[in-house]
Amino acid sequence: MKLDGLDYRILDQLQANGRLTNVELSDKVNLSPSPCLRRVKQLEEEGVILGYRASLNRVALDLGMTVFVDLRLGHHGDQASSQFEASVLAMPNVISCYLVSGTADYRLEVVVKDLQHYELLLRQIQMLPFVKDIHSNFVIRAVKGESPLPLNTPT
Amino acid sequence: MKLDGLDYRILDQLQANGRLTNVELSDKVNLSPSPCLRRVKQLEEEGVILGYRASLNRVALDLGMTVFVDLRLGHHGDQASSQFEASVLAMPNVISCYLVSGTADYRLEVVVKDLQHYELLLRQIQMLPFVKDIHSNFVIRAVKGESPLPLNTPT
DNA sequence: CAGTTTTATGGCATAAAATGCCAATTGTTT
DNA sequence: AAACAATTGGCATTTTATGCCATAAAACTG
Repeated sequence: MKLDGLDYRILDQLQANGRLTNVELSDKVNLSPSPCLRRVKQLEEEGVILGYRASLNRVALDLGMTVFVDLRLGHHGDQASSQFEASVLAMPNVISCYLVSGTADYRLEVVVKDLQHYELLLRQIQMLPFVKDIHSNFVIRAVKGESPLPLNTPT
Repeated sequence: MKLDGLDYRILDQLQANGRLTNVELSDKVNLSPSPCLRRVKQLEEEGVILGYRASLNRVALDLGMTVFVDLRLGHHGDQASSQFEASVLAMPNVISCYLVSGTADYRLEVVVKDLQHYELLLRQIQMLPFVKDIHSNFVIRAVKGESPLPLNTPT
């Protein structure tokens, strides 16, 4: 799909505030409400906009500790991978999991209330099949987080 | 702030779909629209809900490559840190930056179009003052990403 | 435990927004 | 320049948001 400057402005605004009304949005991007709504709907249908979500205060929800967990798998077969990945998908406190290059195989981002809870979760991770070489990095402070994607405005 | 089961249900729904209308939301959590809206407003005012954002398709926006960049600072003074952090805040392709424990000092998450663009960005990072020991980990695949926070439903 | 106060809820009326439709404008092509 | 295609803006209708008030539920007090 080809996006023009208006689309980028719309995406910028919705990244900053996903609950703008269409009237507000159309005003911010200098377009009348009708075509603005049409463009948003199309961006959603084309899959450029994947969805909308509330971003929540982790501390308020007793999830103030973030840990990056790097690990490797003992076996590198399809079976080991998919079994491990399925397990990780089922763990709600693991909020992201990437297959990465480098010394580790997987990098998980984990949120917990505190060290005590992290210990429990770490034990669960250790017990997953094929898991080896776990290394934890604790987040001391978020310098920058949940930033919007940089949109290379063309037109 | 004390949250009850209704609040958690509301947060759950808004994490899954931040653009639910209040009518839809109130229906999903079994509450009439008036008190539902009041609760949402209060959650926003109290800072439990930090905001709403559209989540976008990185590939569609030419940002299909994600890289974790670990690095250390040569000097560990206040000045070195704040200068580095300010630089990082000004780089749009760095979408998150954490101060972490372990061998690295900082962990950046960077989005770019491809390796060519990454090389350019890496050079920028290398030239930042005090930066040492840069290590890049490329994301091969996202097993799980942008997951909602796990809400420990009480009541 | 009854009475009182506080807090939250549900319904209603009004204001605002979303949505679909159509004419008009813009810009493209030949 | 004419014809065609795509996009826009305005309007009417439906849906939603919002503020207000009476009622119900919960908490507190003596």
